[in-house]
Amino acid sequence: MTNTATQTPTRANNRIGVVRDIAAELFAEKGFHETTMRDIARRAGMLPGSIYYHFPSKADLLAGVYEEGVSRLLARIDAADPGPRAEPWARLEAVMTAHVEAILDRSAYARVMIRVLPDAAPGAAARLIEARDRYEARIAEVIARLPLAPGIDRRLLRLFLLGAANHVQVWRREGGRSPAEIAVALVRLLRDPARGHG
Amino acid sequence: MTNTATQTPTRANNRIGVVRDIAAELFAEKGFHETTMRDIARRAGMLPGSIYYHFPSKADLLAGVYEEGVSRLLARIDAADPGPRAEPWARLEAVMTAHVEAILDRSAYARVMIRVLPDAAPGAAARLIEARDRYEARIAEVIARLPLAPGIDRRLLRLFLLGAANHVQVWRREGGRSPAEIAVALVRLLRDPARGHG
DNA sequence: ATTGACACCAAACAATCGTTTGTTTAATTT
DNA sequence: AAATTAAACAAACGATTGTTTGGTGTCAAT
Repeated sequence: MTNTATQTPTRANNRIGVVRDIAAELFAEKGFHETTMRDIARRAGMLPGSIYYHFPSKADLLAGVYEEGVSRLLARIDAADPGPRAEPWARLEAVMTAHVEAILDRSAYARVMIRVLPDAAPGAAARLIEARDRYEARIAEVIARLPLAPGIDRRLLRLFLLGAANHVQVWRREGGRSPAEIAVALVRLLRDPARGHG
Repeated sequence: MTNTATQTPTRANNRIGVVRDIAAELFAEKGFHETTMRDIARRAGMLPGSIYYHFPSKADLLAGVYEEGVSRLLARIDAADPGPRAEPWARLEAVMTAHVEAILDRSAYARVMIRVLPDAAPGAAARLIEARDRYEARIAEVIARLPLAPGIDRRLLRLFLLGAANHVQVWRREGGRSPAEIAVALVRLLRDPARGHG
């Protein structure tokens, strides 16, 4: 079995991944409009026009990054999720830890989804929103299992939770608390009363 | 005292306010890089070059909007704040209500501060960060008075709170919950345990 | 009446943007 | 070996960007 030719190493579709990776990094670092096709091409070692062989437009490139980002983020969530039979709050803690770790990662895909709003590229906004919803539904699934006090709106809880978690990307500095510590503190703040004896 | 000339109604510095208001609206709606000097000039009924009589650059215009935004936001917070002698949680509720109302307002100044990140305009980033810090210090002041359970990090609490509150701008739709309802729900989530009998 | 700052206009500047076009090289298929 | 296709290059396109330059009418003070 020394046959190495059967795994279809067609030269196709390898640089397209490189281009998308680089676009993800630059979109995450600088934003969509602040990143030019020339920036991406330069880092990929190719010419600006060559990108258009792989992606029909800059907006489509962003959509591709977004959708790949959701897939990767969901994969990380799935890997961290202890499953519906685990204790619900511990489950949320595990999932949120994976989330915070992902958006602070050097892998840029998750960061793009938080930094770049759908209206940055009107031509691809629908695809971006759909991808985002697909992810939020996964989080909603975990929140649905939480035993909550009556009157607590689970949708509001989800939006607050994601808002607080995603904001970490803005204020977190190297050398501070670890992503896991941050996530745990956040979940604990919701689970246990923050109020002391007043 | 019918002297109306002492209040220096020199015709100067009236359109500069209009230009800044319009810039605030467009920056809030579309973002910094997505807004052109021509967009602003058109809405102000003047020519692009004329803006440079009032502001030396686009980045400086953004800084002006930012700083005016902080001033207005602080004014609203001050007006809503019942003061340090009020019950601390009620105080936070009042202040956060004012905050959420401001960032959903048609007045665009507060919205710019949340939508446009300092690194959008490197030339003015220092001024933007300074303005933002000035505001966050005001919130920290209110949080400092809260009676909290031991082990709760007040800085983390502040960052989570602002992250969750600012995220409202992304998901809130017309006709949904009122800003006040949202703010109250958010504070209550921190003050009271969300957890039910599990 | 003259002056001088003020607040703009008119027109252009160089640079950069996303994108298109025609061509070329190298790998694969026939 | 010939034909085909994938994946790029090379070079430009028109449009738009932030900004500059020089002129102009208007108003307040002299």
